[in-house]
Amino acid sequence: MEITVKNFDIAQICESGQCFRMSRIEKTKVKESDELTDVYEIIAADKYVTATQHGNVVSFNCLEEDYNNFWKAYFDIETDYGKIISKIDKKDVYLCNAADFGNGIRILKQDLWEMIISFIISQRNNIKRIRKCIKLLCEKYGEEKCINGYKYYTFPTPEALFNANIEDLRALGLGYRDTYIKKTAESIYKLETNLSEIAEMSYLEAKEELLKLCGVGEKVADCICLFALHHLDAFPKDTHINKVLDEQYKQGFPFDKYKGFAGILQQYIFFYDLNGKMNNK
DNA sequence: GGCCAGGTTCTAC
DNA sequence: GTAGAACATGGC
Repeated sequence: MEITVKNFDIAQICESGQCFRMSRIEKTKVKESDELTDVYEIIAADKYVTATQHGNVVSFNCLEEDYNNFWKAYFDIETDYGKIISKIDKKDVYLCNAADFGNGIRILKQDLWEMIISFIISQRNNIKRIRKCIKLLCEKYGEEKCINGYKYYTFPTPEALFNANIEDLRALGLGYRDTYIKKTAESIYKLETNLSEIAEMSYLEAKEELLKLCGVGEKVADCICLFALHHLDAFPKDTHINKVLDEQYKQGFPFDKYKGFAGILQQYIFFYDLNGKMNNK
């Protein structure tokens, strides 16, 4: 399944820190080209696909039906990110540079439950280890599957993590977050927190509800709202963002100018601060 | 080998 | 409501 799309860069999305089960797995030779092309795998909840990209052409190794029913929305293909970038105040040089640097990033529509657990793990942690923890969690408590010759593990269900014993969780290297995970899995498995209701709520209602979960504070709740529920007003403030707000926006970030899409700008800033080479300060 | 990582909880005012 | 300590672990 092949699509043509602007403002889409699979490598940038992979390195953007919003998804932890997307990775470059191999290089392959495409028929009409001599050069080697990176192949990415994307695992989302219980789904799996591989993809390659040449310029604006992205090839998903799946049926058109799977693309239309799932991956199209997952990658937010129908949103015009170029239009959003064009709304940035041209006088804000830092933000323009950040958006230009990450102009292929998409805000993914990921699974709510998976984002809750993933961002609980993310706190006081580095991205490499976050990925590793989630991988181990899936291998131990998820279901093994195989598609097109690729083996993968689904994300564990709330039930599976509720039933996990704490020593086994600790053995995965989750650190002190293991008890947060177990408590949160319990609350969701027992429907004390109802995810399908949260999915229907407004940003602020959803955030308030997510904050009741153990291990979910302001920042993690905002990440969940942004990366699972696609509430684009969510603006997670982590160490990188706070540093940039301190250095570049001493009078405060102009949220009023960017109502309805500040979360996308947050992601450009985050990615720029994380991976940009020109941030010589 | 010490510092840091996409923070949150717990406790004490 | 807010300040400060405690929290597990590995990557660099």
